[in-house]
Amino acid sequence: MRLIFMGTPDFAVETLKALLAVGHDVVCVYSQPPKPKGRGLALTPTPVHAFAEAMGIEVRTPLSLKSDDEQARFAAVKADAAVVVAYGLLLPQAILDAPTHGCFNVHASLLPRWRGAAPIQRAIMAGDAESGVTIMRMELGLDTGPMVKLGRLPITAETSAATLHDELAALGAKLMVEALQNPSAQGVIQPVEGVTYAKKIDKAEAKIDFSKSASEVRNHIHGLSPFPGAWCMMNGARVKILAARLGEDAPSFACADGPVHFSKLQREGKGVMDAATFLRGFPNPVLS
RNA sequence: CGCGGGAUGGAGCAGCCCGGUAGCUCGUCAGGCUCAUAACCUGAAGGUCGUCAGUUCAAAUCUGGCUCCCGCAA
Repeated sequence: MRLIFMGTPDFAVETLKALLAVGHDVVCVYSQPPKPKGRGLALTPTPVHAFAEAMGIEVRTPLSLKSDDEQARFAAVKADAAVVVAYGLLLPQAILDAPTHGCFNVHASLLPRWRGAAPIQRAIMAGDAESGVTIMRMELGLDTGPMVKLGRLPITAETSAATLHDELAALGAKLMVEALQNPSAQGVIQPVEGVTYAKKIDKAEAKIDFSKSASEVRNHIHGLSPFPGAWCMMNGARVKILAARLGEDAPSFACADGPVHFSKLQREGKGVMDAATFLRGFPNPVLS
């Protein structure tokens, strides 16, 4: 099919790759404009932008799709369908209606739970036992469209945002390819029960709160691992915690209902280390 | 030029401010002890101190350039 792809982060790249791999004609790619990023504030194109460019696909980075001009440019592609994965812009009705079969979206949760910006992290932080991917037809509302495909994945005591992200990205890509085999499917309306919203992750909430229970602290750490990374102060140094489990192996720290063990740590300026390695150069860590 | 930390035997660190014999914890190897051990004891191997240049009688340590890694911020 003749497709428009719209996406921004790494998560979306997997789906774009899969579409190309099965031979779809991705005519052009929409992504967020490059922004100053990282040390030195260098202007950096988004992962989708960089990948599409490397594949020789036209990339468009409008700030908004509200103008008639942008909508006309979009319609002029005469696409059979548009595939949208974590694009970062709301799509006006004129855009949604332009492709013959409409717009399809990959969302990294079992809708209607965790609509919104950070479904992967929120699911882990909330202690959900299961996560998944939903393919839906897009509507004006935020992640409200009828569901075409669903894939489930368990969340375990070891699941981190990084591992779940990678698994869901792969699953989403696979399901989107399947969904496009039947582009006229209307899908199932989302239930009205069980709607929750996954608020964007705020840096301020990354600091570990030891007044919570050990499992809540563990979930908090895993949900934010590796980005932005849960952290706390130890002996006056900021230490990022990438993985944890319940128990009192060193180093461990008291939470409301028992100890939590930190198994992957990173001090400011240093690399990521396992607990034993960390303790060699940083003995007797005390919260401060 | 956004702010900042770091590069020292295989790993993690100290030493650097106040230049002058390379240290700690762990790992490795050999031996000992032990019913046994990731425990304990003894010994050994292993480092041009990221790189290039400068200052100096002498540089891991002072000065400047370069490369790479990371934290913050966005």
